[in-house]
Amino acid sequence: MVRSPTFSPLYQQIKALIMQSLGQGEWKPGELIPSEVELSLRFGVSQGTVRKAIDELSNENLLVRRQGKGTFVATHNEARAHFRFLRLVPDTGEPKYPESRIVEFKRLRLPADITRLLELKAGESGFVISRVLSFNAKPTVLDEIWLPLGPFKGLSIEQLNAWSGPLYGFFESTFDVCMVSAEERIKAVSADKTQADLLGVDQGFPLLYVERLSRAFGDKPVEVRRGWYVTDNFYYKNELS
Amino acid sequence: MVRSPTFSPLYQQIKALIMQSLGQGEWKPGELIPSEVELSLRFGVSQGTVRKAIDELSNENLLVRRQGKGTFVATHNEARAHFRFLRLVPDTGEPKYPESRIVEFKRLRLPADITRLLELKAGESGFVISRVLSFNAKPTVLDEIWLPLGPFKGLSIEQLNAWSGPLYGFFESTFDVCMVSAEERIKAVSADKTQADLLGVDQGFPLLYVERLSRAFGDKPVEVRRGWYVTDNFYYKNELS
DNA sequence: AAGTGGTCTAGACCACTTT
DNA sequence: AAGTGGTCTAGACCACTTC
Repeated sequence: MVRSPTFSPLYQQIKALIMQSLGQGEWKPGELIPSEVELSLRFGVSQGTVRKAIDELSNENLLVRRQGKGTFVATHNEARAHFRFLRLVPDTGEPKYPESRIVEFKRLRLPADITRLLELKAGESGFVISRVLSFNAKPTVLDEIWLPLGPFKGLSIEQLNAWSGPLYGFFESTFDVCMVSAEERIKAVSADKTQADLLGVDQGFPLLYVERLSRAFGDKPVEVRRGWYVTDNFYYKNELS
Repeated sequence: MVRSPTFSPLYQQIKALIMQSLGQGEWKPGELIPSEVELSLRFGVSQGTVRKAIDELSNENLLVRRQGKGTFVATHNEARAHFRFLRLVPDTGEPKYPESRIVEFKRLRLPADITRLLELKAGESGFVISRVLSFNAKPTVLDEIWLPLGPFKGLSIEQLNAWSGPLYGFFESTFDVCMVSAEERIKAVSADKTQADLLGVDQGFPLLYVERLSRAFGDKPVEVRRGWYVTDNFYYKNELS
């Protein structure tokens, strides 16, 4: 009922409040959030206004509505989320989740291009993970994953090896870092010697190069990922509208 | 007020009716459609129900709302639509619309893979257009555009050469074919001799290969496009959420 | 001033899930 | 039966555009 001094619509303010609660961990991934009626009482607005806020958060994949049950915080540890950030599809047959093999794990001072993307000060420390993803034992993706130290304090290679499933599910369960959106920049490149060896192709083989900047709640950038994809039997799928 | 026998929500039925009017050309791209109040009277439902139908169509980029003015049919002949289906962005600097040069135009019997994608009978006729897109006189994209004969009857190379701007705008103005969605399959490949010559790169140079199936109203497939992109100074941009 | 889309409310009823 | 999200309505007022 009360108009805020910012003049943004009420439902946007409610949306911001809900996002704040999500970011502060009041409701964790996979959990049930309060019902629309409860939230409308808590915020002192009508149910319809809460509804519109939740509608948008649901469209942005932050929340998931289930009729009769309630509204849940989205999680990467669910079958339905497994292909949200993995757009690689086999030319024939169904999408399948790959196996992961960690090639390298290091703590180090991050290079300048990474700190710039992650909005850190030059020279700050972090981690880099190299891994190979394989479909049916066929190496297909070489990933280089750059992380800032802060949110991932205590990350170890033992943890990584013990985890099977989406890395974003691991980040969410272990570090309360929930990936919410990402921007990808895609190019075609030639495989260098190292890449060719790890992926089992010839040097110079054309690879799909995918550079991703991922963001957590509050649009905070928390991961830079560089992927090299072998696309003779797979393709990157994108829907336009 | 009246429940249809299909049991789909009212606003979905209204949405379908509006899409039907769009598909039949009752309202053309760029035109103003009737106001929400008018539509609610016409369909015998409340304004809120019409509103929800238009909300979805607006999210799907079929309609554009403008406060105080009304709701308009989306068009490709507008600056805001120019980069909806062109995701190529320069590494540095602002997106810019390319110049197009037609390399080849032919009427022919379509190959089997094209007729299958376009859901035509084997051996049906159509057109193929080859063109090169250049940014600041630098050839960057080689496109091969396959069209069915039916919707594009009368298409000629003179028309194509006379048109500057997005091809989808031309299709919309000249043939009432409005592209509404598309699915892209992206790979990395090596340039063959022909492609290398047209794009001014060496044979074997890595190219981004983009195969697109575009659909008009009613999800009717009406174009297959194969593009080879030079990505040493450009990237394909994609947002995930 | 009149017309448009945008927001907000209150209340009714439906469909689904759980108890 | 009770609680949840999903749909639909009717009416009020706001913000923007045009006349």
